Amino acid sequence: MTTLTEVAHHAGVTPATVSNVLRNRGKVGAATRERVLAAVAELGYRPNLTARALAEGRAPTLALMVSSIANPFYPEFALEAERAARRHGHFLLVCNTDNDSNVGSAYLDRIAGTLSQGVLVMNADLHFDDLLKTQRRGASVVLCMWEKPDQPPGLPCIAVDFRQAGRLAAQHLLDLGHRRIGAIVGSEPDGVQAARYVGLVDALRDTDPSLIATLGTETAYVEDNVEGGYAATLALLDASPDLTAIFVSNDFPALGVLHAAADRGLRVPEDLSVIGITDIHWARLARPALTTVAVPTAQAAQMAVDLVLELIHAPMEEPPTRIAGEPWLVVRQSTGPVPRKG
Amino acid sequence: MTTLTEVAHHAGVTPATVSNVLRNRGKVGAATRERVLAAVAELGYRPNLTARALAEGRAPTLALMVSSIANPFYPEFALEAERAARRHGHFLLVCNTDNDSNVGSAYLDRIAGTLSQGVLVMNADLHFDDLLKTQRRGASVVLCMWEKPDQPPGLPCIAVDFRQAGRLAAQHLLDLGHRRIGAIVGSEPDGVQAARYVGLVDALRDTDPSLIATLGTETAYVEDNVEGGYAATLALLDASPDLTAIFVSNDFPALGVLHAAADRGLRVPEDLSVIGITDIHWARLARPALTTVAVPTAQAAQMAVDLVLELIHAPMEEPPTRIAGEPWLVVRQSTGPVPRKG
DNA sequence: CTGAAAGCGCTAACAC
DNA sequence: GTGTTAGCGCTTTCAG
Repeated sequence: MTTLTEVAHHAGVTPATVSNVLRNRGKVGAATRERVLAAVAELGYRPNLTARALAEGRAPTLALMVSSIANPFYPEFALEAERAARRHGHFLLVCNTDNDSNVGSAYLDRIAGTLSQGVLVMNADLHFDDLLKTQRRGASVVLCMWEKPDQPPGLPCIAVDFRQAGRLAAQHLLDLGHRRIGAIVGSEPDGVQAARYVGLVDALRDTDPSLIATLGTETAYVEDNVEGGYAATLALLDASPDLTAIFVSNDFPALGVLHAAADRGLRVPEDLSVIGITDIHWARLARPALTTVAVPTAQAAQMAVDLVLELIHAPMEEPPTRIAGEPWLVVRQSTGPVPRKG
Repeated sequence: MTTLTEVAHHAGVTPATVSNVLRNRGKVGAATRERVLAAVAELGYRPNLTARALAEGRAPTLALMVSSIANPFYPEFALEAERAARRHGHFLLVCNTDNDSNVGSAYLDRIAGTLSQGVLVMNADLHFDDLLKTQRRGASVVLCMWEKPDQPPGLPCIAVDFRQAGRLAAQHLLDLGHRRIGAIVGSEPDGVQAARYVGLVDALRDTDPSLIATLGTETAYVEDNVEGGYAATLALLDASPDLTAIFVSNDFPALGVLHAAADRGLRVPEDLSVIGITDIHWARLARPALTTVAVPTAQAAQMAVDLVLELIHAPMEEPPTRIAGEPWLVVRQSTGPVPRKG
């Protein structure tokens, strides 16, 4: 590992000058610059980022906390976050909490403030207290794809209007004539995906308030995965066989709905319409391709990286909430007009 | 940010002693240890990992280079790698090369040897030269899930016997009576997935060498994605309508095969059997659930992390090649007996 | 058992 | 323009 000092010797200058050349700081004569650059090339010198980080008091890394990178949505976000970080000369540390808040705390404890100045937080199982503590220790924390733009959590966040996403999804179903709509929510009633459900209620109320009456009994709160959607669909269909559409708060469980429908011998969308939210990659790969409400993931990732870097650079008094672009409907094959009464 | 020195003052000792307490090095009296620990707790001290890394000459991070974390296979590997790294007190830097070898080179240039001592390399678009150069600069490089255990690349690697995986997949088809087998390979003929195809040829030869004659014309080399598999299937079926099974070198394109079959009105497995290789998560979620040959991804990830850490600790003369466990057949719904003529 | 001191490789004032 | 001088916060001999 050749060091700055070695390069300096080789070029017959001092370390400071080499540093200046490499970072385009201060004034350096053209001739010396040449010599330094030549020495750098000849020795194959690469700056030691750890030493630089220590001297500068900040490391060029961002930490991304997710509950499990195996959940298909996270990689899509991580990909964009990594690109954005890379554009800014930063590296991305991926921290899986493995759905365990202790792991999350431990990560925050170890990384924040030293190895990484900025922390991007997805729905990882983290206690708010830990995040605030992390902040106090000097790290910049940004919540990513916060689901409630209207309820800033007191922490900087990039919000996405998932309530609006829910509204759009429901409206699409209503526009197709559906009135017997079941709902599957991939979280607890007060959990992260609750706002999406509120959007459904909004749309129902706008169209025909009486539709809300039975909704409660035709709503299932499940784990945010394929199995959750599958089981809930079977139960919903058993209880209310006349449902013509299912609103699913997330694409992943929506895949389970598709499977359940197939196993029940129901054709989608002829017998049953299904709509999800998020538009993860495989939504277009499902059979039938899933109609869904897309959400600005890439944009949110970029905004999150931008914000955390701004925060590192210049802390702000009020924790800012920024809203990523609006969700939009993506019509594919899993939704169709309400079946005619047979 | 409270520092070691502050803790030392607070406890009435010197930094060296605090360091000894925290790392259980040297001898420290029980009483002083108590006082130090108390000071640490009271001040909420956390060691600065950057400073430690600089002093120790190595950072607690591992870099994972992948072409795109969005490819569904990588997250599965990354998840396990992150867990293994975490167990060893290391962090995982995820480096997307975005299918661009320049990005890969740049990453290696910046990270290796300074921010991260160890580099795990998946099929990222990297030049071998860059890896060797990286190694020479003092980083430990490990190739992950190297596809040809019998051809060590001169770089440390964790190999998986994909040729055997190909053989198992083919044998399963042969056992079901299939003789008209098409093949779809997710790489160039000499590309990364070639060994899997060799496994197919092995099995064919063992069963009936004459089967190999037409194989060449019934093999498609495609991009390793759904679209690749889809298009290839259509072409293959057009050229050879009597195919009763398709061997696909990877699960991702196999999904495309399933779609193409459906669009052609072929039932899987009644009319056409399809088998993939890898057993990525969605293989079980496909409709019909994909029969495939599973590969020891989790084990490979762990072994890779172990190896790279060993290498960091004690460089070895001969680049070791270690073989992760054997692939195994996972029978699901996409394969069945050869259809009866007529 | 504990303290003093040097140094990891780089940056950043400030002198010359 | 370029060199000098201090550190950044921690680890690690080596004394005491």
